[in-house]
Amino acid sequence: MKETRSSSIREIAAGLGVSAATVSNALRGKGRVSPAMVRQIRARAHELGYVPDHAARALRTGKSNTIGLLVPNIGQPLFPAFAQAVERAARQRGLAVLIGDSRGDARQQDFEITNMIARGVDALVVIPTRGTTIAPQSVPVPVAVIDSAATAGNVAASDHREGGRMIARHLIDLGHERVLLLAGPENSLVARERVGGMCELFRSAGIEPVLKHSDATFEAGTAFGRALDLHRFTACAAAYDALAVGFAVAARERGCAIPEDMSLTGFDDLMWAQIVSPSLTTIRQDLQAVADHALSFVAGETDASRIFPIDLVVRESTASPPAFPRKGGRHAE
Amino acid sequence: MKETRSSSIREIAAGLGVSAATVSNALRGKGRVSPAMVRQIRARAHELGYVPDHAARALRTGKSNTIGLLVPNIGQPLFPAFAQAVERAARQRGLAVLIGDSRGDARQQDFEITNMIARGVDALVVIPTRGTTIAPQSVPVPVAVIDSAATAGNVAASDHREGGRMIARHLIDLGHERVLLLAGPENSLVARERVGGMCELFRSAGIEPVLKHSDATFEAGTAFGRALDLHRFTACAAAYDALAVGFAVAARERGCAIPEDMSLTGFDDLMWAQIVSPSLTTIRQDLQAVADHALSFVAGETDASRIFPIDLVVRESTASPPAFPRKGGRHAE
DNA sequence: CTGTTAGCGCTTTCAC
DNA sequence: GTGAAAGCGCTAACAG
Repeated sequence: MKETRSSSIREIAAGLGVSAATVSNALRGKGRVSPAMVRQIRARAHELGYVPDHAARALRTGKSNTIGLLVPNIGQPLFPAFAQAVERAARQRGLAVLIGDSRGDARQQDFEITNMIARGVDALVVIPTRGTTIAPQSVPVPVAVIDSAATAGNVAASDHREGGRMIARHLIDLGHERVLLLAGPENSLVARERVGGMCELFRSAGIEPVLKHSDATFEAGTAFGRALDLHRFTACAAAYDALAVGFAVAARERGCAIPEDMSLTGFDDLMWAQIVSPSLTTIRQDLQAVADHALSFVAGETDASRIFPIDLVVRESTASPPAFPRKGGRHAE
Repeated sequence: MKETRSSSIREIAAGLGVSAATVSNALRGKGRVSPAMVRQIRARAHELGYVPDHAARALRTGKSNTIGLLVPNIGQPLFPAFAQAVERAARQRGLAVLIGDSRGDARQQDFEITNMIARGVDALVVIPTRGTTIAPQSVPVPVAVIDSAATAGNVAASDHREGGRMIARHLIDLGHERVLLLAGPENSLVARERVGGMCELFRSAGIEPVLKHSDATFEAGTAFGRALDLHRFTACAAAYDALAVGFAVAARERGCAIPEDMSLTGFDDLMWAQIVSPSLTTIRQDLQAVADHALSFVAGETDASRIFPIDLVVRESTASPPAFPRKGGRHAE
């Protein structure tokens, strides 16, 4: 088996007594070939199961119709959804996707970029590993960086800062004044935007949240939930759903009821947010829009950089604090 | 910008007054080139930032050092973990991964296969969309099919049937006799193995589980949890974590306590299983082992087909049924 | 309308 | 040890 060595353009040409160039033209509808000939050629090609050789075409034209997608860590729950969105956007344009995983390592990220360039990708879509930036000038193909509005050279991103504001506003409206902020990694630009947006509003409401930095993981959230004095806060706002969910699990272990004793918010709207009990109030991004724009950029259809709006999804994990007086006034403890 | 048109082998050759062939040999450590020359060439190549042109090499050698990975649906929670495992195994062998998503559609799957072949992948790793099979003979490159032991041409898989048995044994040992089995899609070979393993043991214990088929989704699980008469069962075994978790959410809504009123098991050990409350007793597969073997197969290092053992992970969602008499005897309702 | 020619950048005999 | 030559399969000019 495995003998279907696909036939070449020359084979078709020979069989029909025409030249390779004519076959090439006919097959791609370029050049000027008589309709009759085109039909004949197409038929014969189909019959021989002809499939154009990608490498040869790439070598000749310098285009591979392939893009590289570099994610920080495919294992983390948000990126697969994103990869899917990119894949979909790419397919629409007839592009294949070479996937690379930086594994949270800047050197690995550089290596992957070089590697993908060497493999002839026409463009790159990269979500930078946190703490790194990409210099598009240093890369010989178009690069769409997807990170945060604050990132230099960013091409597409969700409005993380506004998302942060929405969360804060929601919590403030509910009456929370003592808030714990699980801020995620200190060197992540996305986290910084999210947290920045939250702090902005909290402070303008006279609230100074307590910031805790960590990895954006379930485990880190659990650790905080176990270690912190939960009575000090009426709300916990996490910069990532994973943190929030981890925190929720630990809080429950300690008999802290959400949202009765403490409100909790996440960020990303992973499937996790719906699964956990109580379901999580969080922020949802439009990944497909971001991916579409990134592809549209690398395909040269636009050279604009865009920030996409984001939605607040209110679920069961947020409520007014325990003894919150419905209207005006203060109350001690 | 973007002018780093990487230099060719000829450029290096010209600069050093040697031939292209010598440069090629030197760079790859093949042929016989004097050590001194090798050093010179390497140095110059590095200095020029030379990167071999992948398309040219692929055209010449017929090998692209790229494999295609085809998954049924990247959006589903298990596949990203799997993709990561494959990516890792591929990288170890210097292979890049072209990713494709069949989106649950057999035609899309065929299209992707053809497409990947055309793109010159050296091999394919495919997890067939349910209800489909892959005929390796019809594909001109090595294909590692990852599905179930029962699939013709399967190359690597977890022992789903044994996993099913482990679940059933666990439930039987706990004393359950009235069990609901959320069996997943009827045409999925993997689901069939899992369910087959369970039924085998249940029946040999004189228990006839009630089977319900559906998609392997959270939503389907929720629907069952809402629609079924929960009092009829003391345990629910799901063929997928997603089903189990969906079921748990709906059961909780209806005031059914897990595991007090009903035990629940899943299959896959998604992160979900740890997040949900109570945490889910489930089966964990060794995805990395499966991926490694698949790569080892397509790389020609082995031609064996292997089935990998699977683990039972006991968590909080399973317990003895409500009024289970610890030793012997029966009891009326 | 169709054919001829000339490579894309690399590897691989084979001769020197 | 090193070089010359011959393509891999395709496409882009240009000529007929």
